[in-house]
Amino acid sequence: MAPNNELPNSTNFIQSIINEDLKRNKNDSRVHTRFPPEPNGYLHIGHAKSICLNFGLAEAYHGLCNLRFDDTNPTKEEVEYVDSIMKDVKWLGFDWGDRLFYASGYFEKLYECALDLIKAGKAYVCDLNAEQIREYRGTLTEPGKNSPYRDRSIEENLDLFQRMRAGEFPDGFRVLRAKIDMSSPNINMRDPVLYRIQRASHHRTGDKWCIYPMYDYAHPISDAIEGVTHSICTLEFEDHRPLYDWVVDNVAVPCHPQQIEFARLNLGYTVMSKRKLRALVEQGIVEGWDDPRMPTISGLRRRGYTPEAIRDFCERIGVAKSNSFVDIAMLEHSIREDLNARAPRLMAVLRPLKVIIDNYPEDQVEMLDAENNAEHPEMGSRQVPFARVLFIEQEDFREDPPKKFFRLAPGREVRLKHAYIIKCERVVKDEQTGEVLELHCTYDPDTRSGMSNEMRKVKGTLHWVSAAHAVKAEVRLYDHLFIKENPEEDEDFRANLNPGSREILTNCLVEPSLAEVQPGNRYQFLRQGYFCVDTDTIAGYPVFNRVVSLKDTWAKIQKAGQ
RNA sequence: UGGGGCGUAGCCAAGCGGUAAGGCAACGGGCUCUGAAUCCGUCAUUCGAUGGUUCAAAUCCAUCCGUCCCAGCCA
Repeated sequence: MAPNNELPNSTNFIQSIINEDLKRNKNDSRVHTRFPPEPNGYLHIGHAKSICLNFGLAEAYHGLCNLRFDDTNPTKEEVEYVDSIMKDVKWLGFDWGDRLFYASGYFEKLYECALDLIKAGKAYVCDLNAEQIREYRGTLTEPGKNSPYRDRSIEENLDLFQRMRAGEFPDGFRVLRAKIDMSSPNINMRDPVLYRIQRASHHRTGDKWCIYPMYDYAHPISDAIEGVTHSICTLEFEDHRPLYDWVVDNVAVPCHPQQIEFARLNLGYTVMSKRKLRALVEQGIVEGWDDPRMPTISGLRRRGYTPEAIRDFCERIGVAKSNSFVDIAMLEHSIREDLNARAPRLMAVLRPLKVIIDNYPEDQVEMLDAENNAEHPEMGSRQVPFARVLFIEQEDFREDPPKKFFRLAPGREVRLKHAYIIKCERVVKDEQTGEVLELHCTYDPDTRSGMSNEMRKVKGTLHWVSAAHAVKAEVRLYDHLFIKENPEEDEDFRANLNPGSREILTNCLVEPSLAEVQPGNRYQFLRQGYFCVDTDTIAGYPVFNRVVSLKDTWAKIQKAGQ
């Protein structure tokens, strides 16, 4: 372990605690954490916060972090989820080494500890049914009362508990409870249930067990067995800490981990509960756990987010105990910053408008050199064909340009990126609808990009593609899944779904260098945003997901003008 | 109403008795063959409120207010 003078500066309250522990040589100066997901759904960005915290702490202190599946409730857990969780943790860039564990791997040990508790007179088998247990528990303001079965003899408890395991009783017929204090102001201490009878086959232990331990019992023991020093969980478990400590103190385990609670992540314009995310998937509101609109790790991955951006985001938001509601702009900033540095720039026209350069020779094609990223010359360049018939973006032309609009308009000039300055001479419209069909322009041959004698300045630069060379593509534009920053403030969060959360454009035209792309490739489409090649791509028909748009000052100006 | 947390800018968040870091957002300006990026600048006389202790309080004490969590045989 690093000597005291090499401790990382504490950037949050958990590091402060660890630094103190290390100064006092607690836990032999080890730092050992764990990430303990329940395999009952896919991981989301909130889990990423926890993963970065737990694995990050272990890294910072040269300690270890385990991956442990908290699989004590077979009715909700599936292997599909454990597989996806491992994939996501790895993808985020973390490594649990040979420390992959399952709470179910401790079932036998957990059972033995329960026997010990019974023998010590600290646990008993209770015959009350669920409803009666609730009644006996009392309320928030009134103490509970002792179960009539609380004072059974140790022998009887032992016999009954063994027979629970042996399958002699039906589901829910009896439970094992800790004998603590029915009048405790902390409801978790009012003789909590430790084991329930549940005939359900478990994804790892099959039908070996018909009794399963509860979280409050299994979790502390699992931590202790693994030598975890700092057991980090979310705020809602703060009330459970006395019980966590009670279990560890009353059972034979090698150490006493310290539970520390932090605030879970809430993000604007999305939901973060597994229950709600599952509802979106199961009700077909989104197309799966990896729908690019989902805040799941798999959704973000498909959308085009990078692990680096997600980790950066988790670092920026910090770790504290106050319930926070993070601005989605923060996440978007992290991915923009990452992709800005690494994505090649290309041209793609999403909503094409035909442009004919009247003074450009019919059959001429020029191959223009275009750098892939002006700020990173090492990323090289490619050739882009220029010809008489082109397409530009519909929104880059306005017949009646508003103030401050410095794109194309009748009589105006703009620069075509990597090419020439053109001037709009004539507009061809549909006589019936008034729709603009095509633009006739002229180009100035002396203004080709890179010409050293070229000194003319125009205010606007547009992206474009050559009609004869462009590749047809599909582009999926995504927006927030919900229209409200906090969709959960209403009874049914689904009422706040954003109907425009996905727009699919099938008539896009991209430059020829994008003909051959691999799913997962990320690009910046000039002036539009960052895009990632989707897995739906087929040969000759690339499909792109918009990861995030570029910041758009013009859109802001227009909005302000309204 | 019992218990446990939390209140520092629009949003995160440092601060740990010596006079309010940083990031996001926003706003103004420079630069620009991406209205992007980048650069420069602005953005809390005050830390939920009120009292108290102190030479000195966001930091200590008291009271109050607000807000979140807990009454699964879920995690």
